[in-house]
Amino acid sequence: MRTPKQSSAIADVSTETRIRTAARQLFVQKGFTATTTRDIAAAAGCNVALVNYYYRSKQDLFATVMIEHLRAFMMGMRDMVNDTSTSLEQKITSFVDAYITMLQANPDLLIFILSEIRRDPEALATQVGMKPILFESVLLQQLKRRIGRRRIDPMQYFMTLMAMTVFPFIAQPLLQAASGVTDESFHAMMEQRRALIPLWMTTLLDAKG
Amino acid sequence: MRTPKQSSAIADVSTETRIRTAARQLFVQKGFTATTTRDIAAAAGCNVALVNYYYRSKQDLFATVMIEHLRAFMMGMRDMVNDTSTSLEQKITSFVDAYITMLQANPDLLIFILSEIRRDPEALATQVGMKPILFESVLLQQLKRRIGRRRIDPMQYFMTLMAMTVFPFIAQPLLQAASGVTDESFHAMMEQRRALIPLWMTTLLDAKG
DNA sequence: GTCTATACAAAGATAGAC
DNA sequence: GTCTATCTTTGTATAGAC
Repeated sequence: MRTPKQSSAIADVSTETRIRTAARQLFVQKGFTATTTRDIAAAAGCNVALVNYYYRSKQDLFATVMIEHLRAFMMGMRDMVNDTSTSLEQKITSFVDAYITMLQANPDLLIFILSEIRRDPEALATQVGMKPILFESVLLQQLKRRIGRRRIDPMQYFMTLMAMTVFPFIAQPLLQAASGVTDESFHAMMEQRRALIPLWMTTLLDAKG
Repeated sequence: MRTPKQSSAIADVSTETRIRTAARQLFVQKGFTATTTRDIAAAAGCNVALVNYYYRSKQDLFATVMIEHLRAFMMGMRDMVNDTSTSLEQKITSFVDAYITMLQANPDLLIFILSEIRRDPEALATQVGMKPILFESVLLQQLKRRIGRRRIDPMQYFMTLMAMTVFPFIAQPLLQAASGVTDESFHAMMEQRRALIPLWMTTLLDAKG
C-alpha cells in the first residue's frame, strides 16, 4: 500500500518543483554547506539521485534557487531607478528606503547571499540582470549629469551609496557584541539612517571630488 | 635513502608550524572549501592524520590561522588609533590605508569574519579585542571633539567610514561578475579610494548632520 | 610525544534497470 | 521519470610503531 509518487508533504506538484521548493527552504534556513542533497531529497520526498537528475549538481540547484530570490527584488529596483518622473534625490531616498526595509525584514538573507555568493557570482549576476540596473539606469544618467565636469567617479559614488545602506546590516552582530547595542537601538539607528544617507550623499554631490 | 622527517619544502621547523604555514597559504589561495586536509598535509609534508592530531578539525585549524591574522592586524590598529601625536585626518587616512592593504592581500579573511560573526560574534569580538579599539580610542575622542555641538552621531559617522572602506571588498565578486571589471581595475579603484574616502569623510565632518 | 597506516562515515555524483 | 546500487572524495578517528 504505497504511492509510487509524491510521498512528501508537498503534493500535487512535479518532483522538479518540489525539489526546488525544499531546496529554497533549506538553503535559506541552514546555508549551502550545511544543507545536503539527502536533506533536500528527503524534504522533497524523493530519491537522492533525482536531485542530480533535474539539477546537474547541488551547485546548480543552489544557483537556480538564489536567482529566483534576487530577481524578484531586483525587478522592483529596475522600475524605480528608471523612473524618468523622479529626481536624483528622490531616487536616492527610494533606493535607501527599499534596501533598508528589505534588509530589516530579512536580516539573515543578506549575509547568507554575500557569504555564499563567492561560489558562483557569474551565474547570479548575469541571470538576475544586474548589469542594466547598475550600468544603464536613468539614475546613473541623472548622476552623471549632476556631477558634470567635476572629477567624481559615478562608480565610486554608487559604491558609497550601497556601502552606507547595506554595510550596517553586515556589521550589526559584531557591533552588538562589542558594544552591547540592543536590537531596538540598532533598528532606531537604521531608521535615522534613512534620512542621513540621502543628506550625506547630497552633501558629497555638491562638494568637490 | 629517505629522511623520516621534513620531506616538505618547508624545513627546519616543527610539523605543527609547517601545517599552520601550509594551511594559511592554501586557505588564502583557494579558500576554505576548496582546500582539503589532504592538500594541507601534502604541502606540509606530513600525513593526513597529523593535521587532525595537532588541530582538532579543519574548522579549528582555519579559525586558528585566521584569528592569528586578525589579531595581528588589530594590534597594529590599536596603536594607530591611540596615537596622540597624529591628527584626526591622519588617523582616518591611516585607517583606510591599513584596511585596504590588508583586504587586498587576504580576500578570504573577510568572508571568514562574516561567517564567524554570524556563528559567535561574542567570541570573535572578545578574542580579537575589538571593544577598546572601537569604543575607547583616541580617534573617537578626537572625532567627538571635532564634531562639537553639531548633531552628527559619532557612531553613524564611524559606521560610514567602515562601510566605505570595507564594503567594496564584499561587493567585489558581484561587481566583477555584473560589469566585467577586471581584477586590475578593481585594484585601481581601491587605490583611488585610499584618497577618496578621507576626502569625503572630511567633507561630511565639515557639513551639517 | 610524533608519526604512519588504515579505517570509517558522510556526501556529491553517476550508471543502469525498470 | 524514478529508483537502487555504487563510486569517489573528503573530513575525521583509531591503532600502533618509534
